[in-house]
Amino acid sequence: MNDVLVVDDDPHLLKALKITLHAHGYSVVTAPDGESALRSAAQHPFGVIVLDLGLPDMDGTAVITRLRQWSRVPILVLSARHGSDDKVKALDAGADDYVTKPFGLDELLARLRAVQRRTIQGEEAPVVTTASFTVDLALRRVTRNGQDVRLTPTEWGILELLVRNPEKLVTQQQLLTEIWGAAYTKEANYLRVYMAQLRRKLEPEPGTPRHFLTETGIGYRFQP
Amino acid sequence: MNDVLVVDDDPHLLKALKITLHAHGYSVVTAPDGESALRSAAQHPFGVIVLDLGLPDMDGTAVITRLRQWSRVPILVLSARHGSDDKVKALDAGADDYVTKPFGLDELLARLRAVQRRTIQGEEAPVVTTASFTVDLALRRVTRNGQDVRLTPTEWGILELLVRNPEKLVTQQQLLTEIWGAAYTKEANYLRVYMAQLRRKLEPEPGTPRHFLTETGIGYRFQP
DNA sequence: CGCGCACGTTAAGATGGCGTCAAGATCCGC
DNA sequence: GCGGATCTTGACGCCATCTTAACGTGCGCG
Repeated sequence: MNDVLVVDDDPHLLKALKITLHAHGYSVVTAPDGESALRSAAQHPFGVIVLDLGLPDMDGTAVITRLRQWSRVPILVLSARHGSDDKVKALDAGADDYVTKPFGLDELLARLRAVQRRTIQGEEAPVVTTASFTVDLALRRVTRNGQDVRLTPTEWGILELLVRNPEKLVTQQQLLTEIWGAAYTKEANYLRVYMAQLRRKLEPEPGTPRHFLTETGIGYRFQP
Repeated sequence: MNDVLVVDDDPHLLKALKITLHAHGYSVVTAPDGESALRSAAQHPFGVIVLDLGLPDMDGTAVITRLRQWSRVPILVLSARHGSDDKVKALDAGADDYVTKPFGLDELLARLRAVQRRTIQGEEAPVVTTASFTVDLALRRVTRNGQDVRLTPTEWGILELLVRNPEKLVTQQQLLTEIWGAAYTKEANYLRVYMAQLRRKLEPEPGTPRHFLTETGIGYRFQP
């Protein structure tokens, strides 16, 4: 879990952080705005997310709120502002810690370690088991009858979002915006195709699903 | 919050109500017209407001509208007229319930308690339970005798609106505009069809409903 | 006493969403 | 640049849901 997602609209800072973090053993992915950050986070599990509050497309706290709907990944917030208002808002939304720009790299690295240490301890095993398959969210692996099941990235995204909200009705809008982005809210077609594939790979009887239930006109529900 | 503001232009009724309510543990403030009522409400927080629609200086619904611009205090309306027109207007403006003059004190006291109970509970209750079914607003799920109940999107919309306002009289207009849109305020037919379906799915005896009560000519009320 | 209005109930037709399949288009690793 | 995996797109039949209309009932009012 040394994968870090860095979200900032300043390409120079992005590049500098990428180099520095890489030198300290982190594997770094970057995103320039909130949309792509959310998409990246949905498609790949990160050990920590470094998030600048001043993004071009959406408010930083909105990104945190959306992330927290399905993920508990530690979030370290960057902000240029000194006022404590947005700091409080970000922490309320679910951020774990806060660094004010300009910051020393030592401080950033220290807080990164602290944030990860804190969450590793308190974390329970993110493994979900049903009658017919098992999902290991940390290892990003699905097994069925002892066999690994191959899933495409998109299939993973959908499965992960549903499994992280067990029994909860996830709307088509939520799925489409989290996986494909806000511009795809009309493409309910995609969902039908991928839900069919997920069921074919995971359900004992794809024709009469037990774990991936359809709520017509609204969305889908995962039943462990 | 046992403070009550009673607004009426009849000094005898005012005095009688003051004595009766005081005897039942309420602390009563009175106002003879709309202006002074609004002033009182602004200066002192009341647990509930009892408002006569027939005031000398302004229309009762205007008082409700002005109050609702800044306060969510429960409002219980008194009306001398039998015509349901003004009642509907008052409820649409944001009143919580109404009592028709002449009324029994028992009824008034019962409705006062109900109106207050409603707002105390309604703060945050993602799960609402009745004798015959349970609604989980967060999971978007209804269970009855441990079994899931399948609801269509429209059925859920109506149920949610009613359940989020327990014991409150919700007008047909409110339901129609909220679920179908402002252009459908004439289609009271829809409500009858869907209320029948909700009762068939959720009431123990659909013929004599216990939880979804009809107020003829006005709207519906959810009784937990 | 009878008339009309509002409500409850039912059923049938219209509508639109869903599951399914397969053929391109596109991406990615080698 | 090539080949395979993955994603996008469109078409089709089926079914849940919505819409609409008709009929029976109870109640208030003239």
